[in-house]
Amino acid sequence: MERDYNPHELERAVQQSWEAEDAFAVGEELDRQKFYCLSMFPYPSGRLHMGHVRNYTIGDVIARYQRMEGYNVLQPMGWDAFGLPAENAAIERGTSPAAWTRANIAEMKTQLKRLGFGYDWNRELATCDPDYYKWEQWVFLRLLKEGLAYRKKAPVNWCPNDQTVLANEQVVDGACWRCDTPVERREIDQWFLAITEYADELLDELGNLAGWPDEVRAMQRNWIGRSRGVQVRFAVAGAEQELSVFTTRPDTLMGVTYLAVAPEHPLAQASAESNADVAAFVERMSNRATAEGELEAQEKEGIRLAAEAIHPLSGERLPVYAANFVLMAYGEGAVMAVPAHDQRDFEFATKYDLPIRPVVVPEGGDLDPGSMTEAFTEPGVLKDSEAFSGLTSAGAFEAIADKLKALGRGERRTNYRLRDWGVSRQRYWGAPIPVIHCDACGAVPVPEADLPVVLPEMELREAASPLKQSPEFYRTTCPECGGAAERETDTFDTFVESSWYFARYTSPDSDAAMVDERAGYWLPVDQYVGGVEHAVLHLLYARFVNKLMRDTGLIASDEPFTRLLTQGMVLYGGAKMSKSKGNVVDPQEMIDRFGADTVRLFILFAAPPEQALEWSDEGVQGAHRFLNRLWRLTADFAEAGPVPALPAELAEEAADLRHQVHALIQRASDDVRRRYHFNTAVAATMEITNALGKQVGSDDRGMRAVVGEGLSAVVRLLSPMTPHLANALWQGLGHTGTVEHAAWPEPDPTALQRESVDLVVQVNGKNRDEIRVPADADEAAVREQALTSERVREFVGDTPVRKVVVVPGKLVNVVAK
RNA sequence: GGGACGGUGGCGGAAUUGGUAGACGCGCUGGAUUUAGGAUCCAGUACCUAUGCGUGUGCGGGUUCGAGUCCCGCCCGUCCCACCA
Repeated sequence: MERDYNPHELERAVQQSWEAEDAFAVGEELDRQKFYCLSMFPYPSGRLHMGHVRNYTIGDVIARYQRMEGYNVLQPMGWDAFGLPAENAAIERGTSPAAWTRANIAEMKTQLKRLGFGYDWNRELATCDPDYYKWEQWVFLRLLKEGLAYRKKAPVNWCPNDQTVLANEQVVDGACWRCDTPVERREIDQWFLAITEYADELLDELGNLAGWPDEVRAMQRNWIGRSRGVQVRFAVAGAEQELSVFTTRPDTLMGVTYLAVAPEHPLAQASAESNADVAAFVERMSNRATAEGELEAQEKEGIRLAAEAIHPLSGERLPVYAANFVLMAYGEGAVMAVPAHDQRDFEFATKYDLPIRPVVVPEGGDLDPGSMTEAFTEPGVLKDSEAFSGLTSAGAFEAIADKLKALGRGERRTNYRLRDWGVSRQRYWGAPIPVIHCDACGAVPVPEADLPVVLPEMELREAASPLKQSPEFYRTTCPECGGAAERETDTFDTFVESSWYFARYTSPDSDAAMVDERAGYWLPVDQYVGGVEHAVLHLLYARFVNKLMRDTGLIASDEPFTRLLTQGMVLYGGAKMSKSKGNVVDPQEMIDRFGADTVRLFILFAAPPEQALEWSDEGVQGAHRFLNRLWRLTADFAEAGPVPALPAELAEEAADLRHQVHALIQRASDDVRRRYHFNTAVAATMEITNALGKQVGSDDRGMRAVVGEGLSAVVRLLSPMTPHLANALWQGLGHTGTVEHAAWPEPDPTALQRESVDLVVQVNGKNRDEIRVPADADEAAVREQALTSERVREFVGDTPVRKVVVVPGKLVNVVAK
């Protein structure tokens, strides 16, 4: 082999051989265990950034490792190709989103190949391809039929900058998740997917996702926000309409002293028509800030409405307020206010001088409304609550719920924070929603035979969708009555495409169905890798669509991703890399300087995958130095001749080295296999290399055999991380076949055995000496030897020894005090 | 306000089940080699009032023969959610 490590030439050659052999193409082999390793596919924004490189390096290491363990490994790659940045770029450059996207895909694909990722490119897909989104349109038609997709006029989050609607999940702190523009509320006809139908399953199954980070499960649980309570209907004096509220605390019902509705609530709106003060309040509240922090700081504010509600049990007349702290979007948009037991109600009551009536008190205690400074929100025991007095909160919950039901004034109900998923986007660069609007027949599904509804390729001049000005696209005839009709010009939210791509990779060329029987072999994904920023968007939608596909009979698995690894951010100079901060490190520049292996190795070594990674120019140098050293060492070793076989007996020095090497192999394997702690696995390979380096010049046959064996192990341990270098060194060491087909190294149990071990000896918990004892020495012998140690006798002195603790293989603690 | 995760040398980080704190790397110091620089190699590198029964994992307590790790009470940081009834 060559004496000098020349990464660029080497990497090019190895990549060419992979390409020539189609080395990462896989098919279904029913007699082999499969492993499906998937990294979140990129949006083709132009060039790879360091976050991509980290994501895909982690995924590639896992895929290559599993392959060495003998699994039939699928690792595909594709493009999340629809989306707004393409439109913005197209407007700026006077081109079409399609052309811009295709150019970016070509560029980024070259970069991915340059990094040496082992993808099965035969399965590549782009979501903007009609062969892909055809099936999304198809499944949408199925959902329409089942009532799981529906259209309704709804108040929506509207981003004035992007000129489109946003799903709830896409509003961050009251602003657009993409461009940070504050969102406005609008009433628009929208298509929805009934994700709330699956809320319980999505929530309950989080408990089974043992391979997911707790963090992500907690976020999804939080987002779905299930709460059990009672819907209570209050009669309104002199009106037929009832006032419906949702409460999780029916036990506090007898403490209700007023009701409050959202400013957008019909009752408030109706009142505004006849009362100028209410109208002014409602108007002012419609512009209220929705950003976080402001909301918290916002003082409780309200206005009394003319209506009076009637307490369902006591018959008492209760004032009704429109109040800023009540949200129209949650529950019924109205609350029963119990100032004694809810902090918001308490603050409002204090401000407007409304009565505070404690009905749930601490066991054995009491509450004085006159001196309360905050609400008592704990469960307790009921008082002043007619027949319910004396019950516990839990008991009263049931008793009062039963009573309300008997009176026809309420039912138990489960409420969710999760809302149905609005998927209509008023933009061009997306998959057309396959619906035709007919004046006579209404919204009519496009017949299956007419799919796909192809998005025409167009140039863009302004933010508005050109589809709406394109009669060639929207003019059509009604599939039902044959009359003139218009196509839906809205497109799907791009999160729809990314909700099922993992399944399409299994059957990328299927033109008869969304997926075929091959999905049964590969799904679910065994390991998914991506950024934590998708914890509630993509990962929740994908779980939902997976269940839709299951219930359509397309796939069998309940969940799409068995294990999930969320990698940390890449920082530079202590901050997240971003163009605005000017602290971006371009991966391409790093590859050009050091080669792909060095970049991959540094990323893996600098931090465990789920933690933030601080980019360090010196650290990259260090990684490069290590690869250089390993290369030279292997070249020196190989130059001296072939590797001799291990003799039956090794001299002590060689045996010690072999022991050390095998112990490190064991550690590195455990780090990769069980813990995905690639940073410590790399550290172990460095330790092995350092140890071998001292003996590389030895001409002792036994020592040479140990060094040769050790180098072969290091090369295989490193091969998922630095595959090009490993490929060359493997050949340099004289192995036949490529390292990609080699087996993962296993420690030799006989090498791990020792005749004697060194134990630390402590006196009163402080290290005082070290003794060497036979590995099979019993406790009494170890104890004896420790007590006769001179250092121990010195520290113990005349103090009687109270106890001797022996931890086999580790230490002895002599307790004398 | 609720939740999750974290706080260890000059820096990134290691310590997996309560058992030698600081692996590995960076940086730094000294030396070798070199015309020089760089590269490479060797040695050292937690701290200190250092001839030590010394101190040390954010702070204060506790359990234990033994605590970075477990328990109680605080402080600080990052992320997520948030007038959710």
